[in-house]
Amino acid sequence: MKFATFNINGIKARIEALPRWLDAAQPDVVVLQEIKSQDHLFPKEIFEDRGYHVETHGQKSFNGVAILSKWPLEDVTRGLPGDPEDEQARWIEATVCGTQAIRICGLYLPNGNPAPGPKYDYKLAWMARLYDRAKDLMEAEMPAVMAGDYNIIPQAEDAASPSDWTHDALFMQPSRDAYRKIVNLGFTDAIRTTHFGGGHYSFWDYQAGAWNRNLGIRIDHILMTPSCADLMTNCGIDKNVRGEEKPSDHVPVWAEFDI
DNA sequence: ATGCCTCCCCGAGGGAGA
Repeated sequence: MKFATFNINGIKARIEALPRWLDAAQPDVVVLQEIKSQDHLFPKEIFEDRGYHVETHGQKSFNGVAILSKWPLEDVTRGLPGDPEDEQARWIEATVCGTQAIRICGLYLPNGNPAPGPKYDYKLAWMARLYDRAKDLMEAEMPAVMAGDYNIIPQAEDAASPSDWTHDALFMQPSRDAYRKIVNLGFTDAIRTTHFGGGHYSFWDYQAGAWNRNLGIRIDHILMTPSCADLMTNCGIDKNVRGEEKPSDHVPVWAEFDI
């Protein structure tokens, strides 16, 4: 099974680029972030015509996550547990029913800027709730993956110019500590099993020629429970997508599982 | 750089992103 995560920065703006990448990369399961669409306006047919089941958790204008899967999806849930008053659409999960069941969680973690401030407080509170969900997934029997736009630069080597990010919510110490605490429950970062050192980025800003100057950061991550990591056979970053016509500012990150 | 683009709302120009 080929699995991928992709922050598309608006389904309307990516109505050509997303199918183009799907047709080229042929993933079986994809979690999408920033669909920026309400559920009833999401163009499901484009993906159903390609053999995908489509589950969305959207809202108007902002955020929004989705799962595309060529295999049936069961037990779909929407919204990260822990705060019934949180109305931002940033979490969806489902069980992919293939030769072996695997729990797939798609997430769009809050950006948190400017920091400090209420948006940063929301980021850290959301990460505390993510920790609780991650702990439950780790203790469950089913292999599980939590993937998406974490809005976290885990290490200095994950930024082309780390000093630019010292006071940014993506790289500030409390952000990295909260992320590390989740990883330390026992998760494996897919990309770091095979890609070492610097230069492996998943986001390049639209501004100031960041792509042409390769001023990227790695903020889209695939975290796997141990039983899921045992099934991983290959992974990568589809960097070339950033240089194509009308791209998102993020690129797909993918992993293959022996399922 | 309280922002060099781009996206969304819609039909101007402001909020949000990272």
